[in-house]
Amino acid sequence: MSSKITIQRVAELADVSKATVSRVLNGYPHVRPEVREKVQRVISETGYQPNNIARLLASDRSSIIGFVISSSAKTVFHDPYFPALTESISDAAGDNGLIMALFMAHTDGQGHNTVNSILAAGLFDGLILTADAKGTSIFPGPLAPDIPFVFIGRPNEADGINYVDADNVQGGFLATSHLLDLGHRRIATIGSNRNASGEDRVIGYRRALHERNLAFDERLVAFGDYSLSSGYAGMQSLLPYKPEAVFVATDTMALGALRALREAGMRVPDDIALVSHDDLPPAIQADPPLTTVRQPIARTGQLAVEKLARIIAQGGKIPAEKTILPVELIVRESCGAFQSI
Amino acid sequence: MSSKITIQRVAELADVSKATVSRVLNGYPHVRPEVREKVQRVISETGYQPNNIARLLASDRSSIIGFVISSSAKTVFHDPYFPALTESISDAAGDNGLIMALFMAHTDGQGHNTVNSILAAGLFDGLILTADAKGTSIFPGPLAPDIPFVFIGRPNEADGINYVDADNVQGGFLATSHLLDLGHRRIATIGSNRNASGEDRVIGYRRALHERNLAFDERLVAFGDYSLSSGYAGMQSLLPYKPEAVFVATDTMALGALRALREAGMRVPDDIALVSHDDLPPAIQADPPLTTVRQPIARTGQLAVEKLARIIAQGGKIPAEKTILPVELIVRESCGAFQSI
DNA sequence: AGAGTGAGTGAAACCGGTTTCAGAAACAGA
DNA sequence: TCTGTTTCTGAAACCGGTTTCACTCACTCT
Repeated sequence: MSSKITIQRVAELADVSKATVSRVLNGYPHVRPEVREKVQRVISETGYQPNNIARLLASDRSSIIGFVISSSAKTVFHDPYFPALTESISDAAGDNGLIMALFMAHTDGQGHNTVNSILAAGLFDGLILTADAKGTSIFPGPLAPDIPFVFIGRPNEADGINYVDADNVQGGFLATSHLLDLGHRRIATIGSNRNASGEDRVIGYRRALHERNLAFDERLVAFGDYSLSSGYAGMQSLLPYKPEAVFVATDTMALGALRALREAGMRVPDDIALVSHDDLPPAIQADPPLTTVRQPIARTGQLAVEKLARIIAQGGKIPAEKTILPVELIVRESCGAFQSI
Repeated sequence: MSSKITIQRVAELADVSKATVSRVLNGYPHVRPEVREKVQRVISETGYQPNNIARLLASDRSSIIGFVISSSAKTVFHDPYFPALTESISDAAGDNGLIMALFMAHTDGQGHNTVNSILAAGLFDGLILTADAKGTSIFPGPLAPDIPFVFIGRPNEADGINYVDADNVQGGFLATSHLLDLGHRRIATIGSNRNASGEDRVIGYRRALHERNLAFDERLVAFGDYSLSSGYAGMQSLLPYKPEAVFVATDTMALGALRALREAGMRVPDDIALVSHDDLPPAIQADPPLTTVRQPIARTGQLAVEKLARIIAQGGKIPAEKTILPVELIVRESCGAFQSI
């Protein structure tokens, strides 16, 4: 009932026009102090809440940003990465006076439309998109040409678009170099060829080997899909080649690798050293706790939101820039360095 | 550019009125087949997408349902429960022609308003709310008196409101009975007094003991907050009382308990049997794999959406009903029964 | 005193749809 | 043939705001 109050009613009660109420509502100038005060009194007395839908239709701005997770639904939430990212974006949005709404884009035909229709609605002031599977592209381009958006993670065609990403190459490099520093030479890796971050980490791995003039051995490279079971399978496929150490591209896959090693009767780090990537909760929970490369997820979400907020504020025209966040090696027990210090 | 097409433009191109286009759009009757077809042709040729905002303003329905996670943000995503639930709701919404938008309600003062303002916008056709921390209440009541909503999990005041929940009492009962069947008598539990589900599981635990005429020993009950570390601490506090077995109210806490046991030099299930609750991915990943009570999360989300869809369709007036979903004991290795079969 | 200037305000157009209403056309029944 | 329905359609009102525009009024500045 009480929610039925409209701007018109407020205007009548305050004995002014709708336009004036609107001015007060939006803090615009050119309203006499006493009038402004009277309107405000009526607003608080009536508990009037402006209807955001109407406001949006008329003014073309909501304060809602969409966070679109584009991975195929199956794998989305098996890795704690997305939950963590979601949380950070939601928080950051709040800090910037924005509201986050999360959508899952099932990249198969049907779901695609779902997201499109949301975008077409013009409901959002902006979008944060996750760049995930290779070949997938959920660019808002065709549907909502002018909606500001920021990618998290390097999209497939990164030219001229805004994104923020962790320094995955450096992550792979740090992890591998650490293993090299510990004296290992026969270092395997479980990466991913399904998305940019996985590829980048393998590039870092190769770079580290290259820097020490070590040959790259294809047989020591396995590819997973970031799931635990793919880590398990990857490790199994690697075992015949007797690696002394392994760099696994995500904590979750490392959990799988750990299991494969355990089943093979190999101890970590005594028989084989392991370093992973991400530093999500499983890394600490694992046995042994994982030496891993910490990815600044919270910061990533925060920067993406801030960048988006800036673009929105400036009316969309801002030169595209990429932000690459530094990563950090966290030494725990799985690499063997912990004891040897 | 191409998104600038309005219903007016479509009407002109098809040589009909806006009203007729609207009828075609919404599948209303009383349009001649050939006219309907012509309009549809223009729509697909132009790629016209109706503006949902305008549509919503005019018609009061959006096809968007809000999923509000009300837990304090800290703990929300540490447990894979919410991600799994989110996924199922998103899927189910899609199946019902609805779109899910997820919001995190930080139950502290500030965040509260955030959600309120969303609700006040009248953006949603309905809401799915998670009943979480005790004492928290994010009833849409005061803000949007007539918005349909369904709770997942038993809310604090459950009278007269719709909710769907797993049979947590039965879960605790099954788990504990299983341990009793295996011959254990000194059975501890790690529950939670922070939310209804945790309480219910402890009730089931007590009921199982009671059924066998076993005394309830308060010292064998610890309370956590569903986090891994609280499971760890809970187990540590229980150890001095030498339990033979333990029922842990969530897989995640069980992981913590496992760690505490390992550090104490106790083997599972040889020295102590363990059964947990939820059957989320960690249960299989754990070492040993956990015997646990499977909670039908996907089904929960699905039913909640369907119930909400029904309420929306019927204009909001439907007698409140609660749906309690059955749970199922999944026997793996942590209880010791696996080997003894 | 007369011309500018700028602040304050309301009427009305507008955003892009839906829905009501009334009229036209087609069809049935008497 | 004439009336009574029913089907189809468009004009216009409406949803609840924002924004443009024109106008009034007070206040400088020559």
